[in-house]
This record gives sequence, C-alpha cells and structure tokens, in this order.
Amino acid sequence: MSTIHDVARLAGVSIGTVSRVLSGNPATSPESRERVREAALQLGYTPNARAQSLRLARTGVIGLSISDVRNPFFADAAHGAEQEALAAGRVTMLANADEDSAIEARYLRAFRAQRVDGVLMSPQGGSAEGARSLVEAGIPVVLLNRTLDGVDAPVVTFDVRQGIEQAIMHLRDRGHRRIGLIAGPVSVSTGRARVSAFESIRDELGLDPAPELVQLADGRRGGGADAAERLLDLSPAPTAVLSSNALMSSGAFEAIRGRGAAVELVSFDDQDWMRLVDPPLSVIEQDAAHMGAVAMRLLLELIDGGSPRSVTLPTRLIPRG
Amino acid sequence: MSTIHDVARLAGVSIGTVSRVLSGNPATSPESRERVREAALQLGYTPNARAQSLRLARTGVIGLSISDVRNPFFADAAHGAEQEALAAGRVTMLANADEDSAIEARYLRAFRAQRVDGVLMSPQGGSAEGARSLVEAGIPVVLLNRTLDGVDAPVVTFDVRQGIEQAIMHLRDRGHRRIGLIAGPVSVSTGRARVSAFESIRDELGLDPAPELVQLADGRRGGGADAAERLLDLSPAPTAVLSSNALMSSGAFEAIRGRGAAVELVSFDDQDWMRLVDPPLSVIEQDAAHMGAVAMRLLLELIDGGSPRSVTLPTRLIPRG
DNA sequence: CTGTTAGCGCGTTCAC
DNA sequence: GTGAACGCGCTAACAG
Repeated sequence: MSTIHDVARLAGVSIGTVSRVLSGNPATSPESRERVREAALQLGYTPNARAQSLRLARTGVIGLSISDVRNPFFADAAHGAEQEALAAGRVTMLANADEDSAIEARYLRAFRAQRVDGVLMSPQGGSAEGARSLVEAGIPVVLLNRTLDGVDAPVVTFDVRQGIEQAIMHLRDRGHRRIGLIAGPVSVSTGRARVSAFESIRDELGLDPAPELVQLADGRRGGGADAAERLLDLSPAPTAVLSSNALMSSGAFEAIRGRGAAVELVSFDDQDWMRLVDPPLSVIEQDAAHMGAVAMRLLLELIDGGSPRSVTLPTRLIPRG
Repeated sequence: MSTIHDVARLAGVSIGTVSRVLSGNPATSPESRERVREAALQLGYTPNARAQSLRLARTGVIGLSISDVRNPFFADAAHGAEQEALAAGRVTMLANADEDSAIEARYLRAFRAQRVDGVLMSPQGGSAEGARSLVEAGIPVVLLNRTLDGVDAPVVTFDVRQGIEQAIMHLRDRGHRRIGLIAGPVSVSTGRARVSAFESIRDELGLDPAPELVQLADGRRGGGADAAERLLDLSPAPTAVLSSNALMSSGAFEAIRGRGAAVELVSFDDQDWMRLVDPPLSVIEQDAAHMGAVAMRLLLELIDGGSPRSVTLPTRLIPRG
C-alpha cells in the first residue's frame, strides 16, 4: 500500500500539496493538481482512512447493529437505513448480533474502538449495558424498533397498541371471541408491549380473557411452532391466533396446518409467502425499510449536534383470506 | 473519549506501562497492573483501534460485501461467514451492495481505505474492477458464490452442473419433457453457468431444446414473475419450470398460480415457505451458511499467508409434492 | 501557491 | 520493570 509520501515523491511535490489536491483544497495550482492526480492513479493510492480519522474528528462510518440478519424484518430495516446513510455520503458497517447479547457486546466494543461516528442498533434482550455505555461514552446512538429502560437515546418504534388493536378488531369482526397470542420474549421491549396491549384491548372488547391464551416464545421459527402447539392443546383451543413476527408465524402456520386445525392466523410483518400460502395470512404491516431510514435520519441529526425526538410509526392492517 | 495518556496520568505511570499492561505484556509489575486496570475501568477507556492499527499491521476487521441482504441465501451466507470469523477472534463488517456495482465499488473503497485485513465478497455483475483492484493492491480477497474472470482469488461455489442435473432428472423422472428455466442475469457467473449447464443436460437427456424455454431475469421477485409469464405465454407452455433463486421462485409461483396453470416449479435454495405452499416446491438445496463459513476459513488462511484452493460445494435435491 | 512542521493515539525500541 | 522518544499516515496551521 502506497502512502502519501510515495505520491508526493512521484509527483515531485510535498505531501502537503498532495493532501490539498486530494481533499479538493482550492489553494493548488492546476499544474500540481494534474501531477498529483496522475501519480495517485498510477500508484493506485487510497488514503489511509485510519490515519485520516486520527487527525479529523469524523470517520464517515456508521455502525449498525441488527438483532438478526436472517429475519427479513431486520434485513429490510438495515437496507432502509443504509440507503439513507449512503445518500448522506456515509458508509454503514453492519453487525449481526444474532439475538445474542454477548455477540452484540463484542460488536459494540468494536464500533467503539473503531470510533464510528454513531451507532444505530436494535438492542438485544438481556442487558441494556451495551447501549448505555455507548451513550455514556458520548457516542451518538439511536435505537431501532426496541426501547431500552434507562438509556437516553432516541428510539424509532412502531405503534404497538395500534397494531394489536387492528388485528384484534379484525378478528372480532370476523366473529372470533377466543384469540391466542404468540408473543416474543419479554426480554425485549416489543415483546412486553405486545403482551400488555393485547391484554388490555382484549379486555376492552370483552373477549375471552384466559391467561393461557398468551404464549411466550423466543421469536424464532421453532419457538413459534411450539407456542402454536401449546395453544392448540388448550380446550377449547382458540379459534384465531396472532403471531408477533414473521419467523414465528411460519412455524405457527406449519404447526396449525399439521394438526389440520381450523384456526385463523394473523401475523405481524408482511412477507411474500404470507399471501402465497392457503389460506393467506392477514397481516399487520410494519414498513421496516422506512423505519430504518427514519432512524438513520435521526442518527445523522444527532451526529450533527441536533437533539431529535423519538418517532412512533403507524402500522397497517392488510386483511386477506 | 479518554486516551492512553489519561489512563497513565490517573494510574501514575507512563503511557508505556499502560500499553504493556493492556496488551498483556508480562514485563509489568503486579502493582502497576492493578493500578492501570483500575484507572482504565474508571475512565471507561477503550483503546483507539484506528491509532492502534496505524502502528500494527492488522486491524482485526474483515470486510464482507454481499449482493443483497434481503436475499435469504446471502443473509445465511453472511451469518455463516460471520460466525466463523467470530470464532477466530475477528470482527466482520457487512456491506450490502444491493446488486448494484456502483454501491459495491463504494463499499470496497471504504474497506480499502479502512485497511481491513481481508475482504470476502459475492461480486456484482457488470464489472470485475472492484475485486481486481483489491487483489492488485495486495489485499486478501475470497470470492463468494460467484466467480470473476481475470481475478486471481480463491472462490467458493456450488456445483452448478450437479444442481441443474438433479433438478432436470427429477423432472424427467416425473414425466416432464418440456422444461423451462428462469435464469439469473448473465452478468453474474452463476447466471451464465446455469444456462449452459441447463442446455447441455437437457440435450443429453433428449428433452425439448426450444431456446425460448430459457428466460433471463434480474434475480429479483418481479423479474421471476415476468419470466414465468413469458414462459406461460408460450404454446405449448412448459409443464415444469426451474427457477434459479428463491426470490424469483416466489414471483414465479404467484404468476403460475394466478394463471391457474398446471406447471411444476422447482427452485434453487430451500426456504421455509417452499414447503408451506400448495403444492410445495421441490428444491435444490444449497447450504449457504456452510458456504459462508468455508469461504471465511479460506480468507483467514489467505490472510495468514497461506494459498488456499478454491472449493466447490455439493447441492442436494429435496423432492416434494 | 507551496514546503515544513506539529500533533492525532498508540506500540515499541532503547536506555536506564 | 519502567519512562522517554520515535514514527505509523495524515491534515492543518504557519511561514514563506
């Protein structure tokens, strides 16, 4: 790897001139501009961003920590966030925490060591420590989809109550009175929020309040299947089930079909397959890409010294079947 | 952010001692070890990785450029690669090229500027320039799933011919003689390879050789749907269709169902929904996570000065329906 | 307009 | 066992 000195030598100028030319400083002669550009090209010179950022304040890179790349909801969110950063001239480095707070901690440490300009993260359950220490270290942080108690950072979330309400009212209108919920783990805020919203709306509507209709799962496919089995084992079994994310829905769908049960399944997050199966799933759509983009915009604002407020995004019911 | 000087001051030692303690150099007294650790903890000190890597050769970070995070095949591959790197004590930064070689170029430049230890990438179609310039700059590169002409880097791919053969023989055994192919873009190696493997095996087996049975698409959902429509418009239409990736399969499935056509669809890549729909799809399974892990291992070997050979992975037919 | 120089934060000699 | 000093590659301030 060539350095600025190599370029200077080849161009026959000083390193100061090279630096000026390459950074677009107007205080350079057309002549040296030409020579420097040529030398840089010939050497395939790429400035060392690490050395650069040692002098500068910024690095131009933003850390993005995601719960699980394999969950399309988060993959979409990451994509939306990234596009927004790209448009703002910044590069995003994606870390996959894999729903494991130990891995998350490791990546957050790396982000911190790399001195990224800011961190966008959908926190894991378990501990708020990772996010908190970033905030305390003065690193701009924005939370994605999940809140964290005691962490002073803007959050972008979906309106959980609205989503649950849309789902339950839809099912009630279709005649269901005994509705099950497959919830995510209570270790993450969305898991908790959905359970309490579900309970309160169900009660307001006078539907069957049996506590065993709420089943907690780990947010993964297998967990969704297991929770569905438990619901189907009840007597009487619920006639409809609301599932909190797409992965669990796929497990639940298979379990329900496997038992030949006549249970109507409604899912959070819209995915292609949900309208491909028979019967198709009604869904509570959450525009993950939009969430990612909004969150990135907040983060950029925060990095630029602003103090953006948290944002709650609406959900939308798409009835099917 | 505190620096090594702050720690040294608080601990009452020199920065040299701090550095030695924190890097585990045995030439330190138990006493100063204790004081330094305490000071570092109190300050929440994290060494500046950028400054560190300016002195050291390595950065401990590996760049991973993926064609499309939203394609589960690549998400799985990224996950597999990442796990492998984590196990080797390295952190990976994921870049999403989004099937766009301009974005890819931007990320590769960033990787290069950051002086990552190595780059694992599934190259975009269009230009091999990005990968080539990395290789020429002496940065260890391993290619994922797609090859690139004229780029001297190890590649991990699946056995395309084997996969196509499994699919076609399966369909032939079920009585099909007129089989369509929805192929990825010819700009990427897997797209080209699948077309030629398809044609040669089809001919060897004496099946219908009509050229219009091969339809090129962009690898996305909509492209798959369009290609399927074109196939269905043929007269006679094919009785079976092989689709080159999961995204296109979902589009094709919907198109076929929308026309009420009796066409058997076989897909590359196994995804949950493929056994949930009716009829379920037979698939050519490709273990993406394994591919990612193998590729990462090659890259680590390359970084350590080895010269690993390219690897071809087997595919597996999962008949359904 | 340009060359020189002082750090940015850190690891590593080299003396002590 | 420890401190001082140098240099990694770069930008910005300062002279000229």
